[in-house]
Amino acid sequence: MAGTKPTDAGKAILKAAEELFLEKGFALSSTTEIARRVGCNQALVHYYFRTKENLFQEVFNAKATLFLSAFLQAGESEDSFEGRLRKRIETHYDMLVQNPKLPFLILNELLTNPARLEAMKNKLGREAAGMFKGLQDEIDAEITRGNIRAVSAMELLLMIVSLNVFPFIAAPILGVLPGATKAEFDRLIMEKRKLNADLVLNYLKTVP
Amino acid sequence: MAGTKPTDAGKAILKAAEELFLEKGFALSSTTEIARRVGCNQALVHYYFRTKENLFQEVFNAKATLFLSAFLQAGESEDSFEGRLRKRIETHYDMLVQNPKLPFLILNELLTNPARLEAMKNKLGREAAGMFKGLQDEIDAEITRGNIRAVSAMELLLMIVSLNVFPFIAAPILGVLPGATKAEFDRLIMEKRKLNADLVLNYLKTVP
DNA sequence: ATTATCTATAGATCTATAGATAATGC
DNA sequence: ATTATCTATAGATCTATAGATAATGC
Repeated sequence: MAGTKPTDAGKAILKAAEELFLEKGFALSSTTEIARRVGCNQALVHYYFRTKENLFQEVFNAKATLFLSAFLQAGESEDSFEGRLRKRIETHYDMLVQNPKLPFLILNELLTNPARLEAMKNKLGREAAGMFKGLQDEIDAEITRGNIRAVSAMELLLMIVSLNVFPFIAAPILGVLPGATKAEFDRLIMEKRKLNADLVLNYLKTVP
Repeated sequence: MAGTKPTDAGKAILKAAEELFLEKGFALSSTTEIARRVGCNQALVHYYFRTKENLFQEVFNAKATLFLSAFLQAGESEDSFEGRLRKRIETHYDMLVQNPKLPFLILNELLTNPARLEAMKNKLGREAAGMFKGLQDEIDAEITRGNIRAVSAMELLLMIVSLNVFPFIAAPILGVLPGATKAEFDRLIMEKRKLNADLVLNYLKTVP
């Protein structure tokens, strides 16, 4: 084993797999290449995880949970609707800064593998329903008070996730644009944390 | 040939390939499956296009051009900045409604295939630079007049593309959320055309 | 003894081409 | 004659497993 603590080859395999899956997705990552990165032979990957699918699921489930829970968990400490929402948007964004390749992995996998999408639906179903409902109640109360314009939870969530996630998906492509230097892009990503929250709240508070 | 005009098997192959690539991307689509859809044998696919890569490029280049040109070409007829911008956002959105699977194809391919990203960069480079610069000038003029807040072309474009494109990428996943019926999603997509334009313009015109 | 690692290989793709056969255009 | 289509196959993966060998824990 190359530079790994002899205690756990399984851990090293999982780590290499995670990196590779995040870079290229499931289909384009082979157990052969995972083994090469770890510095062991390909059979060992199967010894620890039996199938490539199992290995992927360990990576994917952990990451998917991270991605989805980031949004709704945050903001409990804030006492105003605006405070909670801003906190959630920014926390979600922070998670993306820490895991910039995650959206690609999740989207790519759920879109190319119907079975995985179905599994996710079943796993998340009831859990997500509660959170979703909770958010809608919060929103409705605020609408009734006349503080924000009428929106559905789905509309709001989609708006936030679009603004937060898309720049990270498109990051490698933005380099195509000639005006776009790496430095300008980095600055943009930094500023966008607050800007996205501003944009959403600005929109909500403009009651037509 | 199954149900195809005998005149052009090449056309039928191209069409089947386009459908398949849009569904599953390059890597997961095989020439074997393309042939099966067309109703011919796999060798014929190579007879017409020699390589799978060639076949893909024919599909991809046409689609990528469509995607990128949709935005900046529109709106020339409008005479106010606001009118032009709104027209561009909505035209871009319309193109997405017509080609909902296109963003997935482009993103997936540019992100998993560095060579393709490089090719795109070279091809688009100068062309895009001009358009980009033109937009920045328009924006700057409007900022100087005090009509809109200070933004960069990149920031604005990213905002628009995020809001327009993401819902189409995420469409299959939104079905996961339990509150999200198909009907509600369709309504959302319909309303989002105007809503995205409103959101962006509302933000721009709120000069801090 | 049990667990970890390796070598070797079966079986399933998949792409691309060679070479045979059928269809078409003069 | 040329072009279109087919059958067959070489060569390159890749996943998963069988079986040999080395390392480790009592």
